[in-house]
Amino acid sequence: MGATKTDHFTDQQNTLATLLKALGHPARVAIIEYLMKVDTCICGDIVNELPLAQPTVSQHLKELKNAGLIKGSIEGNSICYCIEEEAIEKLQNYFANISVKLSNKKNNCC
Amino acid sequence: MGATKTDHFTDQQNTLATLLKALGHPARVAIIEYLMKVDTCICGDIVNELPLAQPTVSQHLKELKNAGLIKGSIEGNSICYCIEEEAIEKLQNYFANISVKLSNKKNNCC
DNA sequence: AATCTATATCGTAATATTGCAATATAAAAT
DNA sequence: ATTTTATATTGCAATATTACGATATAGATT
Repeated sequence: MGATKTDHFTDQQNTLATLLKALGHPARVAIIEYLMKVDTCICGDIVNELPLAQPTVSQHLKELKNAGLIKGSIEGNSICYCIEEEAIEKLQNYFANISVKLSNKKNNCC
Repeated sequence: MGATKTDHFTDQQNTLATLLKALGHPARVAIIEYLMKVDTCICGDIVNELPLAQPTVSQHLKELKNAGLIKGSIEGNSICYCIEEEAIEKLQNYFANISVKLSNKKNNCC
């Protein structure tokens, strides 16, 4: 075992879980927040901002890219990463939706 | 290695990552969505809704509870789980915030 | 009290993730 | 052309996650 049984869930659920999982690590949260902080999308020095070795950061960047949360374009001999807005919007919509539904219930619960 | 270096990141980043990681599995997304769907918080039959064995579901519920995304109260010999609204709100705020910041930038980027 | 029902825990196998040193790659600067 | 700079990839050890059978626990029912 050990492998997630994605085939038993809806595409929606799997896609969402992939996005959330990609953000489910403090280093990757930190990367996103750094990309937010620096006004223009920054080339490179993410490594210097994080308390992790260069290969580790590179790996986290790859995961964020695979999940569709950031994109990177080559800029000379460095690479320019920035946030993929659609992905953030997808998440924003999802939680906004749940929040609305929750406040409509108020509160048949425990 | 294999252990996340949480001590190098801010509490905010770690807390957020914990919440997101907890939702970073389709089964746990499905659990949250099921708790949303059934109007009153449901006792038990989450197991029947999911394509996973009972111990597995129990484990996923525990993780959601540890992350503070759901709470469970004993109801006779079964347990009544429901969504912890504050946690969802925290996430909703976070992404709403990022979205606003992103749309204010429009788009010094790549 | 014995049994049933609902849930949790234990133990364990399969797989995934995290982190880094070493190395590769490729453009830029000398 | 060689070196420097920036990033990616490989290989690997440590740890975590996922899944489930077997078993434990605890309240409800008989």
